[in-house]
Amino acid sequence: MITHAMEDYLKTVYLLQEGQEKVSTSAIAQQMEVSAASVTGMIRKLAAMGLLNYASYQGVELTEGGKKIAQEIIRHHRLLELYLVEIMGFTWDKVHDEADKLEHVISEEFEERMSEALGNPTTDPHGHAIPAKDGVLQEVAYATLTEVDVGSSATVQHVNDNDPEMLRYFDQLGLLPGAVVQVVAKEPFNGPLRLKVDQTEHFVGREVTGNVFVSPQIT
Amino acid sequence: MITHAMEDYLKTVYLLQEGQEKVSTSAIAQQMEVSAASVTGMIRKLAAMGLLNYASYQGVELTEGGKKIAQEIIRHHRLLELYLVEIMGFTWDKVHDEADKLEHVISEEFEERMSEALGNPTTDPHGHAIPAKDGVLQEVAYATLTEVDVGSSATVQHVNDNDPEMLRYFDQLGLLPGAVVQVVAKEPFNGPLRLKVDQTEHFVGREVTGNVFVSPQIT
DNA sequence: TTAAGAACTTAGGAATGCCTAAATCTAACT
DNA sequence: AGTTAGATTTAGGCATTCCTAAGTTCTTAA
Repeated sequence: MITHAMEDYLKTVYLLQEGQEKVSTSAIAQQMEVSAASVTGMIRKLAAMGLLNYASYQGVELTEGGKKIAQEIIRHHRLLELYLVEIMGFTWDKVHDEADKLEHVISEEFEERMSEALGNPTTDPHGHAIPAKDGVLQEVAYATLTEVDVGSSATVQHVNDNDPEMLRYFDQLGLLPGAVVQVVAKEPFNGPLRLKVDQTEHFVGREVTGNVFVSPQIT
Repeated sequence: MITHAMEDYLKTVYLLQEGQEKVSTSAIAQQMEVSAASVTGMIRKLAAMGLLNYASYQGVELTEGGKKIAQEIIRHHRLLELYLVEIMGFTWDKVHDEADKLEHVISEEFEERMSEALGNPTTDPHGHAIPAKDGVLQEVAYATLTEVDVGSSATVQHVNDNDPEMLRYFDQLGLLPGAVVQVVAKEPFNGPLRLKVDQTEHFVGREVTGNVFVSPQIT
């Protein structure tokens, strides 16, 4: 039997796995705010179930079976986020926590009815791709806004959704998926970036810009 | 901290308490499909938290605090059932199980947005009253259809919602909340009732009619 | 190449929530 | 009052999922 906790681990490994091959125990522990010892314990259980491959000290990799479950949960999460915003009228800063709880609990039918009500969407409110039913999620590894060269413009592709306060700040700045940003300047010593969004300039710290993922603007 | 299991116990005690003063351990165990020993263990914990009053072998009674939590969960459950039917297009036989899972997980905001979307309703799809926010639920103890005198008519007030198959049967018979039924005859030896619903006659077993609660028809 | 430090695992333990089996209590009938 | 059937509680266990502390392995840099 697969528990909610197991689903959470699989989801976390899946999302951390993007870009890398293997995911380390400590990366999982940090992401889930759990001790490394707890991660080791759970990983061994999931490996015994054939949901991931694991060799001591070598990191972890999902099997096809594990990926499938992770994708299912991520699909639930992102459909829920969009449903909460579009249909129920939630603001986008509140939907992450709600979706984290609901994602483990809804039925297949609930998932389907949400998807239909939303016109089978492909992107959630924060710009993340929604995996198709039984489909593969191929998330592109975008650069963060911090890495954009001074003078260049970029299009916001997605933003991290785990901090409600930061999401409200994004909203205020206009840093929404699809928005075009120009990096006017970067202050030294990890100072703020001077950004131009929608004709307005803002000075934004790097902790914030590191959570905004962009593609180079096609000029 | 109040867990999902505790919420389930409080809800069960609340619903069993209607009509009676005290609720027995075995009644709770039977309703929840759990051993009596487990019930005793949980009851002691809930009593220690001040959510119910309990003396060994004497049965159980919710305190005001316990009632409040139970009502909150029941409000969640019934709003969810109605939301699933009215807004998401579920059939009424499927919503009970879905609501049982979701009721422990949704936020206050989710509850409020559902209520608003439904126009602050007072009755769920099976005819049960939805407790008002922080309001008391006063469920009237209706008679079952089995108890109606031959020749009399009655109005369906609510039906039990735990058996999907029976709900589909109710649907087929037209035994929905609000419907008027006439008991044309009762076959002896716990035989079926001959019912007239919407001009059509049906022979319906007592296991079914015992799950339909009615008020006398005002003639 | 080795020794420190980081990363990881093992061991032992706590809380939750369920179980079965055994003991105890209540109530009802002789 | 004594017996007994049924209801209830106690005792002991198991699975889950987390923790801290201690030990092991890996990495890296002198």
